Amino acid sequence: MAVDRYDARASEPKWQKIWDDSQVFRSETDPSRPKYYVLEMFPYPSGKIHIGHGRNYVMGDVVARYRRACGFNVMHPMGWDAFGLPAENAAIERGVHPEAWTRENIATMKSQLKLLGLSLDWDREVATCDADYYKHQQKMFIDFERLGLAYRKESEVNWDPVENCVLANEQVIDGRGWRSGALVEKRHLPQWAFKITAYADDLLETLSGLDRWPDKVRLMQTNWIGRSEGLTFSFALETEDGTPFDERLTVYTTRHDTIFGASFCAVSPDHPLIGRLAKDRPDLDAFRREFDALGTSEEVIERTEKRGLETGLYAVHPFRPGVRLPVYAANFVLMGYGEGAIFGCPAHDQRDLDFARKYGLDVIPVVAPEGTDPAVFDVEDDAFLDKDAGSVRMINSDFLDGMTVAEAKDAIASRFEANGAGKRAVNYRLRDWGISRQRYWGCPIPMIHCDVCGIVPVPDADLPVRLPEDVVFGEAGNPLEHHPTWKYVDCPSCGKPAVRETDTMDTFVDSSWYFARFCSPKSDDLPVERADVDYWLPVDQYIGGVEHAILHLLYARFFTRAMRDAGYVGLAEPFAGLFTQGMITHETYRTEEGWQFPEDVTRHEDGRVTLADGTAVSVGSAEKMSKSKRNVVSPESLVDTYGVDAARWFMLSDTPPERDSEWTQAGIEGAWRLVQRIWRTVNEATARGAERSTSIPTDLDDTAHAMRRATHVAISQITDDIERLRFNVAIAHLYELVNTLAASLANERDPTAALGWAWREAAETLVLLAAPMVPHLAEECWTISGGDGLVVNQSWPEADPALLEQNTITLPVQVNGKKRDELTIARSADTRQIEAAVLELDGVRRALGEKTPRKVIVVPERIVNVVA
RNA sequence: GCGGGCGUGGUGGAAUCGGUAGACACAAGGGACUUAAAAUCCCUCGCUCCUAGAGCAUGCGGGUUCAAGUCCCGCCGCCCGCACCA
Repeated sequence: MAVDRYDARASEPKWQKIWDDSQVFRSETDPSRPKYYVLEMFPYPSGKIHIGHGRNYVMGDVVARYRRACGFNVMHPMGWDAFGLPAENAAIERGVHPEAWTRENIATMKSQLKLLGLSLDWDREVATCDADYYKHQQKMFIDFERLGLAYRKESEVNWDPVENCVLANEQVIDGRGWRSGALVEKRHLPQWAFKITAYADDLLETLSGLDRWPDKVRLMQTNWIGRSEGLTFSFALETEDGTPFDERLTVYTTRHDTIFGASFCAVSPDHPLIGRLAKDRPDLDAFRREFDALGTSEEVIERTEKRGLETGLYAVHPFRPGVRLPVYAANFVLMGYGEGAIFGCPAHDQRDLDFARKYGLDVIPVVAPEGTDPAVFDVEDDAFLDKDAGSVRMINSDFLDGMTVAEAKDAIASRFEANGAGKRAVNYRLRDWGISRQRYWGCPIPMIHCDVCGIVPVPDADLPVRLPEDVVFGEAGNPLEHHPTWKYVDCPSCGKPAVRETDTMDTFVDSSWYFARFCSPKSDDLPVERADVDYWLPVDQYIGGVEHAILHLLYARFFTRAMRDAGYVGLAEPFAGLFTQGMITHETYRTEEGWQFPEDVTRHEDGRVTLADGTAVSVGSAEKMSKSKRNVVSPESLVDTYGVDAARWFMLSDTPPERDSEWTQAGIEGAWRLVQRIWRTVNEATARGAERSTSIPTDLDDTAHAMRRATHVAISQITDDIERLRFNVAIAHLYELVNTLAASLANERDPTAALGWAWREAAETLVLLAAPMVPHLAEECWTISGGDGLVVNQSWPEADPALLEQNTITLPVQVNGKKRDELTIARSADTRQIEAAVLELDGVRRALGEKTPRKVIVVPERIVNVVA
């Protein structure tokens, strides 16, 4: 019956249909069985997918199929992060409705994903733009508001004065609005925010328990939360002529030990004190406005020169009688951190030093390496930092002299706490999460503004607040704001005319709980059913790009806590295991006409040319696959030529999964050859091996034993590789098993019964071990070899420990640390026997020559080293 | 600037604990089969010396150890994250 080629094009759709028809990937809540929840970050439906999008789904699929085989009740769902700005841009540019555009993209991408043969439970599919989804989100928003976790906050926004609307940071280019080109201003507007800072400590502390997360991601989150311990205290202020001022200046510092080195204070231009002084000071007012005109883009702030302007006020030094510090308004002080005001100690902070040099202020060193003479120690161009020296002591600091930094901090903090002018304080870099967006294509915020009652939540019975369909795009501002009727409602509380909130939620809100919704995708009354989330959550293995290491993952962790406090779930951490995969890259091709698709380019002599007319193509380095550079490969083109199994194999081969991997023609061809090789090898082993019904031969000859051993070593290694998500190594070990089986088939023309049985075992095991990576091929091979049922319903093979052990072992033998020979000896041999045997070896004798061995080191079952 | 990671053949990369460096694959070269091609199979493949064998090799320089890609110290280079955070 043997045909000489595996026909992926015929085989793949056939098996996909069989899986679909038998609903093997459906999952049900079933507390009697152990569960395993595998999730890849759900996609934004931007149009078409290319193979660069496929890598994380394939990795997740390997895990899902493997866990299924291990007996877990596996949930592996898929959905769509469907709200977002690109849909609105499409509406403006092409006149399509955002919803129509989004739905069409979902349909396209769903059919493309199906080509990949993923073991997904499509019954659980959700799209965040479904009213059935976002109505629950609105309900939870109202719950959070009630709990104080959602609130109105004056926030800095980028304001486009021509379009009269708020811009996201990405929409500000070189300080100008992306569409209007107008200079962007900083404005303060009331915006909705989530109180993520309420959980700052918990979010930080729990990180250390997330031991199946990459260290890198945990560190990034730690830095993002940015906890610091310091002191908040206030200075008395006075004017130039020494008249006391009627306000004190409160600052936050982590370096209160350096208080004796203070030579100035600086406050943010947004500080209320500046607002007050600016009334009589046109120059201060101008400085303040100039600062606001910068916008909120960090890039702009970064490039701006550090400048200060004297306020005319002086801070009275708390410990140095008669000393007063000039107070500046400074553009590098942020209103949003600490108190929006600092004291500067130039000797021990580079930024303060630069500022002091610029404005001619004192530089007083107060910390010096232990044993330094204070009279000699000085600071020139570089501030002196603790870490520059091993052990340091306070100098020039009165009652602090001779103390360590920690002792000095403690002494100062205690003094301030004693006299009530200050107290120890913890600060976070983390800010509350502003979620208001002035856009149409997002989840409406379910609030109503009433002149009489204030802000009133939409009653449950009126949820969802649906987006209106008849909107006009392209005008300045938010289409919801312009809609003729949508925002006008009666106040649910007093019945008088009122207006709806027209802001929609940040799309990060949508993706902060979809993993929970997958547990109860059809639930109508509640966002999630408690029995379902209690069973399925947390996600056991979450897979996605490292670009989401901070925001998405932190928001999801916050949202899960908020859901817990609102009574919807019983846990705080949504993702027990996290894996961040690398991207797929591809060379870029370019002619004078512009970027070229790889499929339009071919090799020609020593370069590349276009297929169409042979124009020379310049080849660029491998970069992330992207539509704009056209260095993409479509799943459709692969399915037609190589089959999706070859593509899956290639995506998992060679490169460690967390690293970027380059897509090449040679690579996909190599994967295709491997698919064919497995198919041929299994065919031959089936034809020449034992019958399926024969039982294990009791008497194994050496060759058969070696074959069985190779099979069971492979089981052990590959199981371990997949457990640890080292797919590239799993694939190398699969190659080894294929190579061993193929070589045995080629070398043994006349197999014993035992070897025939070992071949058969090897072939069937190979199929089961390869199945998570190449599932269609595995089904086809399983059928050929007469297996019952489907591979997807088979159990994962188990290694026989007896076969992993060996009676004789071969030890490398070194002389003075260099390998000179090998010793094959009984595993049971003791150290004394090994020592004796080693000294008889030719290689050892040659290497020793005249020298006498002084010592023989035997590391059991590893290595022997003769020291001479 | 701060924090983290990485550096191994022509290439992607292996090497749980310090214990045979280069598994596995790609590329390249040679051969078999074939009228020919494709496919397949076999051989070679870190560098140096003519081979047996030996010497040198995991960015560079030191150190610890019987033994270092792995641990320690100092450089060099690349990548990532954060960035006026007081």
